[in-house]
Formats: sequence, structure tokens, C-alpha cells
Amino acid sequence: MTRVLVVDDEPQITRALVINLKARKYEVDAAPDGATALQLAAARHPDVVVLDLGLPDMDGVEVIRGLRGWTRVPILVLSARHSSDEKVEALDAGADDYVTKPFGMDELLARLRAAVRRAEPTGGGEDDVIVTTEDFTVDLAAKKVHRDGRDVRLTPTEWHLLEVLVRNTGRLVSQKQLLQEVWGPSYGTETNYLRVYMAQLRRKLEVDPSHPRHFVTEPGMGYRFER
Amino acid sequence: MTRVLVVDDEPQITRALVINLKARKYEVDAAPDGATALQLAAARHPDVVVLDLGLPDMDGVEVIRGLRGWTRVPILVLSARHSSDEKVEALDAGADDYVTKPFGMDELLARLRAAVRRAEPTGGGEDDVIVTTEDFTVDLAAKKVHRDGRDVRLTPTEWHLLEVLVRNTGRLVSQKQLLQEVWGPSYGTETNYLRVYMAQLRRKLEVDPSHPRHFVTEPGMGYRFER
DNA sequence: GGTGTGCGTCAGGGTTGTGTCAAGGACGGG
DNA sequence: CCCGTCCTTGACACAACCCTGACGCACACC
Repeated sequence: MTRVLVVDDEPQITRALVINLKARKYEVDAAPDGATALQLAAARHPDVVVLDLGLPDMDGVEVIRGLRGWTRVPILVLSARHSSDEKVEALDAGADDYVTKPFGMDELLARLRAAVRRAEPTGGGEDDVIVTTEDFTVDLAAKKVHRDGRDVRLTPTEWHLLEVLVRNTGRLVSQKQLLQEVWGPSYGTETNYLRVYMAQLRRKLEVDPSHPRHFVTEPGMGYRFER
Repeated sequence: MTRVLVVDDEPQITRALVINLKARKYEVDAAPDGATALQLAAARHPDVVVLDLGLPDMDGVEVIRGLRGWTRVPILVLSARHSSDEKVEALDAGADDYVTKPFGMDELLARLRAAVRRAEPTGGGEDDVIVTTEDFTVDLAAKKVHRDGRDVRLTPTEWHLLEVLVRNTGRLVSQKQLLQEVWGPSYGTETNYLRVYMAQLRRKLEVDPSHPRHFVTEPGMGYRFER
């Protein structure tokens, strides 16, 4: 769940924000002043900070600097002041966005979503899904199979077949399902394809291809991958 | 140098932006419509996009979606419309910020700096910007390739291709992904480009280009960079 | 014991994909 | 305006891959 830190000294604004955010399944902390804000930020590690610049104890820009000293958490500034200088100062101090009061709740929430979204880990960083057996390992992300200290070369069709089986480890996959996932929806009866390619997978991956241990045939039904 | 793509159909606004940006040492491209914008974005890979929503040929939100299909480049939206719905739609489509016209140049520039700043690579998790193999080294930060004690000259396209492969060291990168990341989202089937440029990379970096050791072909699937 | 069905194995040939080369065109700098 | 660099495009040889048919085997059933 996304955690938001709301920093504002006006109770009615804080309350409105908290209610709206909680209704949208955000987890919300609230701080009425800068000192509490910095403390809460350190303790709770929010995913985004909504910060009113007009605080009783310290300048809002100081709060931004205090946060930026150790975190890149998105900071969305609220302020009653429209002056350009104020905005520039806050943004250059490290704020991510600047909304002037009075603000529309819809817009604020949209800006908040945008701030949270772009802080998300980069899409490229897929966690490596690696499946290990006693005889070989399959890295689904890198599309790599490792065996006896070396990489095993698989053709596209072999890969596709292996992928479907491994994603259903331990489960029986019907011949029809395999055919349709690998060769396309218009296939379903060409079981000879399966026989050929299962044989190739076994030859490349099984210790004793004629007595398969991982790629098990369920006669009349389908195949099953066992670790 | 930071590269900015300005998308606006009003010449006076474009001109004002271009002048102000160039004075601050930004490199600027300009597009008068959505189609040109998408094309330029693919060709030039800007560090930030300033986008007017009121374009002659297509809806600005469509431009946002077109960009978000393949890149996370910061998008700063300009618009004459103050309506909350417009803002929410643009932000949720993937825009990073929304500025209503008329806008103050100081504020716009500050928001632009903020957008560029937060897009910078994370200071904390410094990955290896230098990748070393037995035969050559690649410095991703300095955009340099070193081999046998001297720098290797790469063309922009060669470098881009190398960069994508190196950032996915060990992982298979599909031909489609390579084409889209290097040549732009509208490419995906022009595998002959890949063949030509892979050959050039191998000629410049492999000890034995006809028996590549680092730039491995996975027939029918893609290419893989191995250290 | 014969017969049918499903599965595993093998090798050839057509199809698709890849490496390589060279020519033409776009672009920018001198 | 010319020249060099870079990108695009087409042609061709070669390699890899996929499909196909034939055969053997195991098992179940008649």
C-alpha cells in the first residue's frame, strides 16, 4: 500500500486530505509542523510527501532541504502563495510539484498519482525468475538454460515449450494447451509436433533422455514438468 | 547537455521557449504537431518533453500515450485549459506536470529543472557504469569504448545498440525490443538493420568477428551480450 | 496371438533467418 | 559546392530451424 505523509498546520485541510486519501486506499500519516514532518518521514519512510509551505515552526523550503538531504521521496508542495519566486525556490530546493491553494482535490490526487508512479522502480528491472533442478537451471527472464557448467542452446520453439511447462511446474499441461500456447490457437491435434520437441528437450536437458525424470509423459493426457 | 523537445503549434510560444532554453544551455528540438513530436522523440531521445495539448493533428493525450508506450522521459504539459478533468486525464495518461497558460517562464523553467532532476539516475544505487570483458571495456557514463589501449569510435546508432545490450548483460534481448529501443517504437520488423549493425559492432569489438564471443545470436529470438 | 492406438526416435528437405557486402541517399561541416 | 560520415536498402550465400513421414516399441483390448 502506498504511504503518504501529509504536512499541514490547518486541521480542516489535513482532515480533507486524510479522508480522501484513505478512501482511495492510501496509508496516511499527518504532521502539523516541520519538525514532526521530518521525524515522521524518517520513521515511516512515506512513498510521497504532501507539504504545505506555511508551517508554524520553520520555513517549508527548509523542510524540503531536510528531506532531500537523505531521500528522493517525491514531494508535492501546497501553498497559498502564487508568487513565481516562491515556486521557483521550492522546486529548486527539491520539490517535485507545486500546487496553489485553493486546489481541486481531483487534480491534487492526479498529481499525487503521477508523482508516485514515476518514483516506481524502472520497468526494465524484472526480477530474475530462476527455476532450479538437480540437473539444470532455467532462467526465464534471461532466457537461459544452464547445465553442467555451460549454457544449453534452445531453439525458439523449444524455449516456448519449456517456458509453458516450467510456468506450470508440477501441474499437468494438456497436449491441446501446449499446442495452442506454442504453435497458436488454430493447433490442437498435431501431437506429433509435441513428441518431436519433447524428445529434443529431453535430449538436451535430461540426464537419461530415454528415462525422463523432469519431463514426464502422462499418456493420453499431456505432459508435466517436475523439478 | 540536456536535450528538450518542445511540442507546440503556436510559433510565438515555441520561439519564446526555444530562445529561453538555448540561453540556458539546453539543446532544443521543436515539433509543431503530434506526429512530428513522436518521430522526433524516437529519433533524438530527449531528456524531457514540453508538450502543448492543443495540437492540430491529434489529441495531446494521445501523444502522451504514444510516448509512454516505450519511454519514461519526463513530460511537462502546457495547456490553455484550466479544467480539472483535463489535468487529471493528462496526468493519468502519464504526464509528469501540468502548467496552464499563460505561464511564467521562471516557473516553467523551474518545473523543467525539477522534472529533469528527478529523472537522473539514482545517486545511491550506483550500478557499474563500466563493464569489462577480456577483450574490451564499455563506459556507459562516459559513452566510451576502450580496446587494446585505444578508444574505439562508434557511430550514434552503434553506441545505442551496444548500450541496450550491455544494460541487459547476460539476458536475451528480443529483436523487437532492440529495434524499438534504438530506432523507435514504430520499428519492430526491420531485422536487417540489426544484422548490419550487429556486424559492425562485432567488426569493431570482437577479436574474431566471424566467431563472436560477446555478441551472441540466438536465432529467431534475439541477441545477447556476454562478458 | 493379432490388432490398434499412442508414444519415442530418426533423418531428409523445404522454409525461414542470418551474415556479409556494396551501392545509394541524407545530412552536416569546411 | 564538395566531401566525408552515417544510415538505409537490396542482393546473395549460407546456416539454422521446423515440418514431415517412416519406423519401432509398449501396452491394451479383442
